[in-house]
This record gives sequence, C-alpha cells and structure tokens, in this order.
Amino acid sequence: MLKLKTAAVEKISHQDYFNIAVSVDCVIFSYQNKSLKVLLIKSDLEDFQGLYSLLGDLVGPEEDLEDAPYRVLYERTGLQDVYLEQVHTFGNINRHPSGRVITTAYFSLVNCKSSKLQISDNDVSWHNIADIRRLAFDHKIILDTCLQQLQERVMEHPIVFNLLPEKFSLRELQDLYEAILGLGLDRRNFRKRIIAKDWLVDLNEMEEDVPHRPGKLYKLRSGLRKSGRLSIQVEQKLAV
Amino acid sequence: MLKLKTAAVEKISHQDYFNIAVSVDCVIFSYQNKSLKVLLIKSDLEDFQGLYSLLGDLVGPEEDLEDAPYRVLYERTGLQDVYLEQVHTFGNINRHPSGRVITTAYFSLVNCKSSKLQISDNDVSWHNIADIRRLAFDHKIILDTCLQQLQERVMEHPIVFNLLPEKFSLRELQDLYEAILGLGLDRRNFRKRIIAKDWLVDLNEMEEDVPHRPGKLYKLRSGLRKSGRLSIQVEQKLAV
DNA sequence: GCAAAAGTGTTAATCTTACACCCATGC
DNA sequence: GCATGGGTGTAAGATTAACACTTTTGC
Repeated sequence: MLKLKTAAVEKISHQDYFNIAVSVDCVIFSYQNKSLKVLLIKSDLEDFQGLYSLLGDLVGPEEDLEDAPYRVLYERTGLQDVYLEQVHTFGNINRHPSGRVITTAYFSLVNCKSSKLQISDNDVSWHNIADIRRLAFDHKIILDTCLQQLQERVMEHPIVFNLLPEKFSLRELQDLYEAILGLGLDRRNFRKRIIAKDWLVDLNEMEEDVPHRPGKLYKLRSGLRKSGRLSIQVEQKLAV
Repeated sequence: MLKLKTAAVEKISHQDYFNIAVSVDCVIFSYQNKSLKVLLIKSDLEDFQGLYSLLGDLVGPEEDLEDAPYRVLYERTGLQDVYLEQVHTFGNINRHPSGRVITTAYFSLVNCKSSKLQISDNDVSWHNIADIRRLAFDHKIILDTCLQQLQERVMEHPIVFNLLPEKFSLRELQDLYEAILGLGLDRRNFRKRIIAKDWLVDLNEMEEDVPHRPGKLYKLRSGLRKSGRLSIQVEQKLAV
C-alpha cells in the first residue's frame, strides 16, 4: 500500500507554490438617472496612470475568499447587506504588473440612495457603463463578463431590486431592466411578465410629485430579497 | 497630486499576502454504459483516508490559471483537445488541511473511448455520478456545482458531443441527455428539438451490429465542436 | 385643454407537450 | 413470427409578441 502523506508533510513539500497572491475585484453596479453605473477608483499604479480600475483587494491569509468582496464593499461604501455574486476567476500570468495575482470577480448590486452609502475617497466615483472604454489591468474584460452575467440572471432571479429604493413604480422597474439589458421593452408585455412572476406586492400607494398621472407603487415580496453572505458558501459551511 | 506607486514597490509592500496556494480541480466527466461518470483518485492524505477526490493540482508560479486544468487533464489522461469550462472558485480558509489553498473548479467532457485516453495510475478510476456520496475536501460540493452547471448548459450549447464517439445515433444522444439531466425525455419531441437546433449532420449511414432495426448515424456539424483553450481566455489574451 | 405617462386586452404566432402506430432488423 | 427499438405527425395547451386607446394628473 502506498505511504500516505500527512497534511503537514504535504504543506512543506509544496512551499514553493505559496507564491501567488489572490485578490477579489468587485463590479459594483448601481442605478441612477436611468443609467447603469459602476463604481471605479483612479488607479494608483504608474503603469496605469490616468486609468480607472475596479475596487478590489488582496484576500487576507485568514479570510474566506467569499468574505473578501463583502469587506471591500464595506470598506469602500459602508454598505453591509449587499447582493454579491461570484462570476469568474482570472489568472493570466501577466495580468498584474506587481506580480502574480489571480483575481476572483464578483458583481454587486447596491442602492446608490441608501442612507448608509458613504464614499469618502475622492478617487472613487460612479461611471456610466456605456461610457467606459478602457480600464486598468484586465478590468474591462472583467466588467464585460460581469455585465453579461447580470444580463443573463435578471429575468430569472429577483435581484435587480437591490438597485432600487424600497418602493418603486413599474415604470421605474422597466427603465431599470432596459438599462441593464440595453434594449427597449414593450410596456404592456413587461408588466404582464413581471406581475406573473409574483415577485411584487402592490402597496396601494401612488407616486407623488410627478408631473403626470402617478403610478402605483410596489415593493419586492418579503423573503425574496437576497443579500448578505453568498448562499453557495453557506451550503459549503454546512457540509463541512 | 498623489504619489503614484510603482508596481515593484507595491509588490514588496504586499509580500505577506503571497502566502496562499492556488489550485485547480477538474470534474472530468465521461459517459459509458448509459451512465455519466467522473474520474476520481484515491486520496493520498491521511485526513481523507479511504475517500476519493477530484483530480487537481497547484497552479505553477509561471502558469496561466487556465492552463492548469489542461495540464492536469493531459498528465492524468493523455488527452489534449478536451472541452473545459470554468465553474466556480472555492476559498474557505479551512477547506484544505495542508494550508490555505484556494481552488478554481473546472468541468471537462471527455470521450472515454478515445484511443488517446490512457490512465496509468491505478488509484485513478471512473465512478458513476449517481453513486457518489462523499469525497475528500469540499469536492462533493464542487462536483455538485459542476454537474448543475453542466445541466444548465447542455440544452443551449452543443457540448455533450465531446462525450460521444464521432458517429452516433439519436437514441445514443438521447440516452446521454437523460443521464446528464437525470430524467426521461419523450423520444419524438427530443428528436424534433435536436434536429431543429441544426447541430447535426445526417451521415446517411446506419448503425451496425445492433439486435434490432438499426438507426441512422449523425455527427456534429463541423465548426461546432468546442475544445482546446477556453474562449474567454483567448479574448483576454487578444485584449492585452 | 394640453402634455405626459398610467393603465389595460386581444389576436396571431410560436413553442411545448402529450400521445400511438407502422417499420426494419436479428434471432 | 416475434422481440426490439427506429421512425414519424397531429392536436391541445402554453407562452410570447405585436399592437392602440382611454384615463389621470400637473401645469
């Protein structure tokens, strides 16, 4: 029979490999003025002077991978109960000029009108998705990948409500869907389709201060809002 | 103006973080006797004595992340033009007893009748998906996640043909879909649906050596077979 | 009363599902 | 000739897409 290695022995023999940094990068989406936005920071690396990059950080040695994007979000925006989804891990050798860094990309949906949102760093700001041409590192590819995943998810999963205030009209919701999907939708069909999903509760309240006939207000059915720690990770913990 | 850091300076200041190992784990699917199989290896760690684990390896310091699963596949099976898809990255602190290892999971589809397939290690063997209860590490969760992603992909993308020989009958194809999806399909509807996708070419050949009326043979339309380096990575390289 | 957006229903087309009989081959 | 699976079509139901008019409010 083969001699079994202890974990300790294996660790020593593989020491050379503990030589790669792991980071997370967050594509933090918000929605304002009928446009989908993403939070970016001015790159502080000479190599990318003048370019913006996604918000990210190295994963701490004592930190679960999935905790890192929540920490980044909290440190940068003050927000804690955010929606996060892991998208893809990028690991080309030369993707980072500082050394070997493999990064796991997450997208996040935040309400930019939340009272808890506070961005103190002057180099951090919201940018229209449609206006972004280049980013530092491989962050444009990461952004595009995350946007595509967002587009694939929104019709099947009630996640876009994380971008809206508690109460919203169907028109606001439709504008948001159009901004995310980048296309126009038929109003009547959209309303039927959304109502049929049974995600919404009619609040029997009306919009106020609109210069036209006010629309009804809705909210997301309670129990459907997904935010906080990722579900896949919860399963993982339970299984261990 | 803020003083910009050079990449070299940043690397030194972050040296503590280059302390996490990165691995890849491959869920290598194949199909035999009307069952979906996965390639597993007997764990050589004391902590998991008697359990099987997925095939994986640490990512080399000079190796693109996406190259690692191809290398693992090649080293373990001799196969080079395989279909691979990245699924998810798992990074709980304690997921690996040897130390801090973050792993990116891939699934792969291989034809177990390929002449190039050779598995020399006696501890490596095929296992029926349906029979697997426990695996070493968090590999059962990784397997389940990959199987779910495979199930979500198969109806929209022509990938399952990587599990079949060059020529196959519609019955063989349907059996394969049923094994992957874990459910029965109506034969007439399945045939209409597959034919409508325009993925197949009728070879005007018949099955041989079957103890019943032989079925027509088909092959995948050329140009639709996806294997080799991952497309997302190719885009990434072009953009750099 | 006019501008602006809210609200609402029907029809046609498409897609999906369920279902049963005759046919070709090996034995 | 019989057992086995191959091959095929239709009708009902569900879903999706296209499309226009009336209503309510602020000004």
